[in-house]
Amino acid sequence: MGRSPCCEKAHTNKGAWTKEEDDRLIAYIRSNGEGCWRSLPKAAGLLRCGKSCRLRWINYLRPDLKRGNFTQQEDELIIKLHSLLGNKWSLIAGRLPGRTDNEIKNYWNTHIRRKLMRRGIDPATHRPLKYSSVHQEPPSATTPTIYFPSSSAIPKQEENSKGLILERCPDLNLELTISPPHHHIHSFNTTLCFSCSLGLQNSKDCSCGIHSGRNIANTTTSTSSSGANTTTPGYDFLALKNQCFVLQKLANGMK
DNA sequence: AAGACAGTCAACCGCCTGCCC
DNA sequence: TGGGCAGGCGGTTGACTGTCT
Repeated sequence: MGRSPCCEKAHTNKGAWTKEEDDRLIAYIRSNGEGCWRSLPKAAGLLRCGKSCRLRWINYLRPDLKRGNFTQQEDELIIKLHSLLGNKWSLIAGRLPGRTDNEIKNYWNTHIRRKLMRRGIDPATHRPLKYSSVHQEPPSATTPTIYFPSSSAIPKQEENSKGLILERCPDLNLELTISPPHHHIHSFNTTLCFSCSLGLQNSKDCSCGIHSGRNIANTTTSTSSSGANTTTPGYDFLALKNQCFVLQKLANGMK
């Protein structure tokens, strides 16, 4: 037995939204706020499914949306985040203020995939195409692609692993303290640490020191909002293990 | 000029998860 | 504890537009 539909399909509009529908939705949310999408259409006088209203609001009508072309910096950030998180579009969107998961997903599929292919990089694995084709176990596009040649051989392959990651993201410090997204992306620099790349310029976990003026090389241990300890080091093996653990948690839908 | 094809993106669909009763 | 519900997510579709032949 299937679940009940989210709305009465027979009496709902589908397809492109009209200006009038947009206006009604905006007016309703302005005066009543978001929430209870199921009952919203009726209350707002819309012949739409609640899900459809939510999507329209989130992806198109929200006032804080940026719209317009993606910048080169956003491009690169999306690529890096995708290499770490896989197709976790909502997580990626959370790091790009004013962008929606749908927008980023579309942009990835239409622009970035092609761009990476032109560079000779497999967009699913973020590795050179020649390596991807001989990889023992092709990683799923929905899983993070920080992986090792053989999962049981991590300690033996330590140098190899570091090499892989550095090869793919030479400017990327994999420290992944989980924090709320920052709301302003300032200028990017190709030598920024991961924190700064995510807009967390003043984070205590910043390891590049560009914004805080402090120096890098110290190894620190911090506790993320999730309670996971993250060690921020040079690329030693324990640090890599910790980072992969955090990545795994992220990829498993930790929100 | 027009038909074919490719690219783009808004919107839909179905599944999953967390919350509440 | 289990079932139902609402919200959220990723994958896919299809309409529209631009470019090529």
